[in-house]
Amino acid sequence: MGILTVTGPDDVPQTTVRRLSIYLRTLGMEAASGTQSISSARLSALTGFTAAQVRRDLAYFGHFGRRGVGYAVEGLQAKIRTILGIDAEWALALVGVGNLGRALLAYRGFDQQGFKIIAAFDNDQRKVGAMVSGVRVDPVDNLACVIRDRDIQLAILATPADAAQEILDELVAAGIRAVLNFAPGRLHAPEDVKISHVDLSIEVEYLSYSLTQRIVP
Amino acid sequence: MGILTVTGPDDVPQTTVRRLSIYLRTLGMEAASGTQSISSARLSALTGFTAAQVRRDLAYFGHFGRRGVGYAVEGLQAKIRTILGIDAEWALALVGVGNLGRALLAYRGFDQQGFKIIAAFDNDQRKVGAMVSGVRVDPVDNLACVIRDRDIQLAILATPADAAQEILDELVAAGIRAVLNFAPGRLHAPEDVKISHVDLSIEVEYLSYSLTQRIVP
DNA sequence: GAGCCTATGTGATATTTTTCACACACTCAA
DNA sequence: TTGAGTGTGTGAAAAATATCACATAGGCTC
Repeated sequence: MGILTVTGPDDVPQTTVRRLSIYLRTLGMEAASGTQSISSARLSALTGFTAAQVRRDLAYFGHFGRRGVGYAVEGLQAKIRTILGIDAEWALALVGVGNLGRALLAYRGFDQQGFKIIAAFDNDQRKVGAMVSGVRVDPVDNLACVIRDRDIQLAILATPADAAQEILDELVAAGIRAVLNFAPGRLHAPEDVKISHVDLSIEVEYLSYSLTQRIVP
Repeated sequence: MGILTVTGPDDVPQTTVRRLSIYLRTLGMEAASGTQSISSARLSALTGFTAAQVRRDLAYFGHFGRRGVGYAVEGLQAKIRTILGIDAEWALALVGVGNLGRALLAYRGFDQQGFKIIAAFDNDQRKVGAMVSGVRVDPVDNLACVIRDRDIQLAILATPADAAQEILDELVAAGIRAVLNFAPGRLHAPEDVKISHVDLSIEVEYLSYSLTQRIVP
């Protein structure tokens, strides 16, 4: 297995990739309690996905299990990390040090998975220069310079909606290749720049819908 | 069209419901710029979904458009609000007033869509009693009491992972019917309690995957 | 009101994703 | 070494979702 086995098939469902993250988290808990080997049935019980789903998801990327035995917990963890590209650390830039930005800077989950926010930007003069969770807040004017200089490829966009597109353009121009966006509304970027949206209103509205639909005439 | 038209068919794709939220946001922007009528083609251009998808999504719930014309912007907004159950306000409870909890309390997006956080809980004595974004922080011990008293049905769970299940059990016991959960890990709840998960690590890991897969041997 | 244009609503079809079900590989015990 | 038990990997089937393509209805002009 050389380094090139990293590249999986190109017909992997998006949902599969998201489930890999969950398997990884679950494996972490199992490893902590000393488990050496785990079956798809047990992963199923722990995650709520079907055992067939678990096996299919993993089989997209290789033969990680042993028939009659299961998956080696540590080995599988390492494999999934490699697949997800988190076997090495990622440097992140954060734009927008408002309430959400501050929460993200303080959020432990990123560090645990190897994502380090090493630069933060805001255009509020009162915030610039401050240290927030160990990161210095730089003016947005320095964005391109710092991102290029520190070779950052991943950014978190936590600005108000009306500034998002403009900042995104600057990020893209500075060489950012993927963005986690918290601003509502559609953003336009070149094909090869990956954007993930987190829209809290959509999530709550979905819950509201679920509750509302229980109304039976 | 009576009030009972609220209940849609039960075979609506989950993804459709999420897209409705996006249409609603888009319609809001169009309404703000004075547009009276909008076609599926324009909604397609604005949202990035195909025109056929837009029409299909809306057609699940009724005949909202006029052939040869399009959809009345305001009328469609009202319809979608009704479908999503956000034509009236929802009261929300927030548990966990850490960095994330504070960010959520300050988040404007909820209020804009009619979600009001009217109660907040934390078990840190230093936080209890404080006002955060206009909401008083109550001790977790009062959770059941306050939720029942104020008839709250929707809760946001923003506690550390290790407390999440315990708090969830209390929320369910107190009558909560839907939960927006930010704690990582699987949660167990009765069938009729709806849970939406927001896991930021999953989102970033998906981006990492997207970037990693570009490596071509 | 006839003809033309536009854009919805929806059967039919295609694609994507999940589930089923079982052959096969591996372990263990005797 | 053989046989029983276990659990993966995967073709095939099913279910869910998205797209196509067009009949149909409404509006506009002359």
